[in-house]
Amino acid sequence: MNIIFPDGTVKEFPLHSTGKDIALSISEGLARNALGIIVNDVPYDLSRTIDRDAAIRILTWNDDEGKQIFWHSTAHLMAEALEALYPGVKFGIGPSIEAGFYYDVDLPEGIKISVEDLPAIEQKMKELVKADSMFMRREITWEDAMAFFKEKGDEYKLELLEGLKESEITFYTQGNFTDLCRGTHVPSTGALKYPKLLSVAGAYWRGDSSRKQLTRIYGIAFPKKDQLEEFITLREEAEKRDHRRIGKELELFMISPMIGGGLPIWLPNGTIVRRTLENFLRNEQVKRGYQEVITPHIGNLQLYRTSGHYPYYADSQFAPITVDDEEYLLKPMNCPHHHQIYASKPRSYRDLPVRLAEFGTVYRYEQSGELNGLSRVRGFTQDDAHIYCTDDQLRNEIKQVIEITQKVFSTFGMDVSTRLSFRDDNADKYGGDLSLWERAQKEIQDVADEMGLEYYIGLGEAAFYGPKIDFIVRDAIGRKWQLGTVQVDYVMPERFQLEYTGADNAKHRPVIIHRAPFGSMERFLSILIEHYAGNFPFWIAPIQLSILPISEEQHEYARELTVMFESMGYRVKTDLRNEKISRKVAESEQKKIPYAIVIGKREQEMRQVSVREHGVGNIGSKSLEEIQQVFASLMID
RNA sequence: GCCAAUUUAGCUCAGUGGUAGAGCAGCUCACUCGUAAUGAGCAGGUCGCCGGUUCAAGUCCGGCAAUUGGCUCCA
Repeated sequence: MNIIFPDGTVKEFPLHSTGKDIALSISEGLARNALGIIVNDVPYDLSRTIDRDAAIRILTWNDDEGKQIFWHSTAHLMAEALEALYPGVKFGIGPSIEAGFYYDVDLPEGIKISVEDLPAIEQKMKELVKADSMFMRREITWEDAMAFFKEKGDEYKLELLEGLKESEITFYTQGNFTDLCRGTHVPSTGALKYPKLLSVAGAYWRGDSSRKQLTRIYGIAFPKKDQLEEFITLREEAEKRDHRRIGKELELFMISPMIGGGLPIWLPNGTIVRRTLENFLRNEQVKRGYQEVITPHIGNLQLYRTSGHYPYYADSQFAPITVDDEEYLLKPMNCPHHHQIYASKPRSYRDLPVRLAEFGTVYRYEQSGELNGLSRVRGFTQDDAHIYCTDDQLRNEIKQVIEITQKVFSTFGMDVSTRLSFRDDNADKYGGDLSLWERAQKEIQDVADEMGLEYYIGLGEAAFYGPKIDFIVRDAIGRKWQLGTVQVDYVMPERFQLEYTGADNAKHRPVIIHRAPFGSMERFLSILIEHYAGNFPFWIAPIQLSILPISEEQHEYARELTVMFESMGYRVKTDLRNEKISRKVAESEQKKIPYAIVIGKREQEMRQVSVREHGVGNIGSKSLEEIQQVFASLMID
């Protein structure tokens, strides 16, 4: 048979050769490192025979598919260890994930696993690695498979099998452990040299909160020791960037149980950072014809009945407040308020687009287990705006809001992925006319294409009133969060009976764009803190420069410089304590202040400053004019 | 909300049933100093909250709360 390699070369192999044979024909090293083989786009075990001509690709650790095979095999390895240590354990599913794997297990009555038990399981896994058992694939009839798991009493596998009646069923066995599994697996457990179990969590069977909660164990594994060590180091580094930790160290924000979980308090330093970002966006919006408005924190419940948010989202709102027989809601979103502003006077097509912007604080009842630092909170401020425009203007307006969103992310150098969030087939989830939806989705995708955005489509991710473009970023430990969003809405204009008079003197419905480049100030700040690891650029830093006199003789010069920089609008901290200069420098560095201005006898006499850049070190002496120029160049206008 | 863990001084953390500890921060004193932490002293606690077991509880048991890692949900 002919085997076609990725580079296009064709080689003749005997019928029923295996992936291993093919790898060996190239080199022994490759055969040793190979984890699997892609045969005509289907992943095969290396030991599986190939029975006809095929295009192949050998997978190693350097391929993502190779890593998936490696981690999925490690999930089986862990399962074998669990079965040895906890006889009677039942298994749900155990897939590989982006970084590692997990297995959901149902432990025998009365047995619980916590992180403290992980080392023992890990130890057992290492023993099984040494045993170097082959992963053996076996095709089996559905009936035999059912019989096997009935005998074992594993109702989860039986349920999975119910869904596989029409498919080919395969079992994999390594050592004493047999699992229902599609594959693919590494040749033997000996390859899975450096496993590491990471955490334990509860996970509902099949993701359904009405069903039993299983124990999920997360882990990862590497072929080489230094890779595992590097992984552990990276995790430790990431923990140091955690915004909750840096937020405390730099006194940016706090959360007080006395005020309430998920209701963050902005401390003076954090307020500076947040206001600086708000002013940055405010300026950009003024340049683009936005008008800023302010609306109250609560609104009549009737407003949210009209919008359709209540009772649809009643579960995730704070309960209504009753006053004078009227019910009010802490506002879960700003849009209905803005719609009232639009509707407050007759609008002409000549007035459109109307762009109403507000840093509007909203309150949502998030489940207690979901709260997380600044990332997931119950009270947060959206950099919200609603653009009311004609159908003809829609395209340009979408373009402009994408552009302002990109401006935000590029200013901070953040990596974002872009998702077009469209509707799925479940019509109940959405409001409004299907044809309008299709038009809006097409409009969004066309603009995205036109602007050359790299995106993926998320079916079923749309809001109930329309499709969205969502901008998604990762935090320090790799979790994904949605930040900016752009949403097209044909439903609310209808519900609120919004109108404008057209050139034809007839009434028309505007279309609304909801947009928030930062998304939520709280969440954006959480990501920004981790992005910079607290080392904010000069224009954002809560304290921009410290002035550090070497001895008391320079205190007067220090005060003079303080007044000078403060009058120029810079945020200055002057350290007149009776401490050694190295101590003052150390503390300035720890507070991540971008510049330390050191002044001693020499600087005072020559009316200069010695400049130390945070994270860089001493960059030499400068005249007052020079340092002013440096600072001016670091500000964003 | 569910599963698991955690909660001790302002911060980071020791403390496995017998008189609550350390480092840093704070305060006082001395040192007047050239680019990442000068030294000495002092002060600081309802051991998350409520209840139980015990001669005795920070420690064991139960409940509650908050936080953390996940699950579910997310306009």
